[in-house]
Amino acid sequence: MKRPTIADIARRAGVSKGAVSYALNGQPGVSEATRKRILSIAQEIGFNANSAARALSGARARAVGLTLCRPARILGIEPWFMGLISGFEAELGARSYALTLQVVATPEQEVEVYRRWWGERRIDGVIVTDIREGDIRIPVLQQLQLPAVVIGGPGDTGPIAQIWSDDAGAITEAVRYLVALGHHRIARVSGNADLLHTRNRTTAFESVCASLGLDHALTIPADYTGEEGSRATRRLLIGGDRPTAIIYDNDVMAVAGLAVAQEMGLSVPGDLSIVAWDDSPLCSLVHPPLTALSRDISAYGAQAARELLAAIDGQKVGNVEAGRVHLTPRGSTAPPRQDL
Amino acid sequence: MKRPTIADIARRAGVSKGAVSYALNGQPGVSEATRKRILSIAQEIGFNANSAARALSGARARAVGLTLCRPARILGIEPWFMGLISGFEAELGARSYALTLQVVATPEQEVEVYRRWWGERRIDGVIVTDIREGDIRIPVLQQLQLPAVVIGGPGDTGPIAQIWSDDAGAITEAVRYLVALGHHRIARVSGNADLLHTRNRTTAFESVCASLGLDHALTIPADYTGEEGSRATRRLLIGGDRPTAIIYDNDVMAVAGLAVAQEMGLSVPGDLSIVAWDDSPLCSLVHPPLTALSRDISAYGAQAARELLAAIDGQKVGNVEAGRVHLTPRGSTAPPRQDL
DNA sequence: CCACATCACTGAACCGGGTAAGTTGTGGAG
DNA sequence: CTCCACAACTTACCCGGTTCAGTGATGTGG
Repeated sequence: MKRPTIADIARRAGVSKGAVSYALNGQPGVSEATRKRILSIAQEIGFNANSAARALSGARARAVGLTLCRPARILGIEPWFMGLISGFEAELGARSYALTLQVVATPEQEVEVYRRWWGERRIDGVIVTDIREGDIRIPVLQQLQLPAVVIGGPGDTGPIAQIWSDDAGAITEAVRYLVALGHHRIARVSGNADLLHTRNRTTAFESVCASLGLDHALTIPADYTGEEGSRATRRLLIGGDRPTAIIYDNDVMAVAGLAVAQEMGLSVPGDLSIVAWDDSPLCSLVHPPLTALSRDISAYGAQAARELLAAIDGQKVGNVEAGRVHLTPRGSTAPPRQDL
Repeated sequence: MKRPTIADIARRAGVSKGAVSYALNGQPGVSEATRKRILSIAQEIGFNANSAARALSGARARAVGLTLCRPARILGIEPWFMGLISGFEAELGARSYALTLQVVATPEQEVEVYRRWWGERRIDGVIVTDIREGDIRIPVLQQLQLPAVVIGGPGDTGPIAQIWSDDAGAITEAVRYLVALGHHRIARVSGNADLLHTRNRTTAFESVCASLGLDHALTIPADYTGEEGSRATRRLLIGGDRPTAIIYDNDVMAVAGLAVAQEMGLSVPGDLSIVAWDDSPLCSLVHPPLTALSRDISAYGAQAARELLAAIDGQKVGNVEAGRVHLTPRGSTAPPRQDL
């Protein structure tokens, strides 16, 4: 069953290939009557333009790329990426762009994938996540002149578009809230320390704690996995001067922390308050449900996709702040018990 | 910065385009010396064959498609899909096939996407998940002659390759284990009732319970989300003759069930044993860690990708059983208390 | 009534690889 | 010395859209 081409349409309509191309693309150069006839034939025989042929002449692949550089076991459980992907899709689907995905192990591999994709003209642009201080991908993207949008930051990405959320404001809000509840000893379990947004959060956390006169502003570095989250929590809760509240950099570590508290016989929120970053269904799933810093991840992804499509279209795009992060109080935070 | 083509290589090597093509593809027709020279020039200028041009002549897009038909909020939290995707990647990456993704809302939209992708020659085959009884996608795939692999089942997919895991055996093992611990009242909270593997599991569950003389083999239908998991669990635990053990069709609902038990003041595993399906990090994250029916999802995905690539290569592929599912006992299962 | 613009289209080149068919040049057999 | 086989190429066309430079027909203003 051969798939139909514009030549087939041209033959049936009794016109040339060129006329069919004009008609299908809404270009001037054909009469309304002919255009209608061509469109109805295309409809009838189920015509879809060969994307390869189109890309070959038009130089647009109508696809964007995304690499995921996290171990499989954390990718699976982190709602973040899938939320982001759904957001992309909403925009890309509407413009019938495809999303091409690749899971990689290292930033070096990501660079390789970018080079290959771009060299193959497989994609028109990429969405870059998990950026680091002095990320090796940035200069490569610039050198290749590959349209891109960086998610995360804010940080220095040169001329490359960037979209970020106000993590500093969010963590400030969370700390203020805990202090208002009466907490003095607040700790934080962070994600990978080399990621830019982790650094931004750490800096902001330390500065707000200092400004509020809290001297126990300890950040324990972890890596977003449940195991590390448990380990860090145990370390915090074993100590003599243990915190009465912990802020986690993602929901997975927060859930792990809750389990550790339960396992150690501490009640949440009685003995320990917990705040999760990135509100996902996971936070409402456990008992007690977790207070979280919420943002609309899907909308974040959609906005990133829009920026990227604009960049591909050659429009000037810059540094955009995504929708606000806000605190969603649930059952895992309360005033600390008096004797603590 | 124009991206290099074989014509550039040909010019620099002083040969024709044809010779370059033969050299790069390992075809006979060029001397070893020339081949080496051409390859080193290609290396030097960072040549990557334009995938569009290649697809246009060779008729292979070197990409496969995957549609995800679940609401975004469940996609994010379900480790299953990401596990599967990582598995695909392992195989696809090695053969430098790309994975193209689309999130859709309905099976009808999935069909549309298949038609478009195939019409556009954007992909060489698709991986089909979440099949239903009398799935509308199967006849369309056959009609389009689009190479495909169906994940899930076993069921009737006609000539289309299928890969499935022995869900019936797994649930039998879980029930036998619970009975051996002393449980008599075992319930199950299932995923979407219209999915084929849900039906297979339900049938197997009922049959093993009947054969072991358990008369309380109740399956409550849910939809894999935490909310439905909680709802179903509450319904089960409110009743007078409440079960002493519940088997959940996924990990998310199992975690939600655990939270409901805690919220109702029941101890797990003392008052209630819990078994989750699909062991993911989530199961080890909570307290107590959940006994689960484990399978290597990544390996499952990798095998599916291999089958699909074989089907694309025109090889005959059939009905394959994936690696075994096995029970991983953890802290959420124990003998029921004597008075229950 | 003619010059000129406009419309609706045709024909052909082009994108960048793949590949069948044709063309050299070389060496060995007869 | 000639003929032939074969390696090592070159040439030319194919894939299926896009696009630009024509072309003939029609309309229009002076």
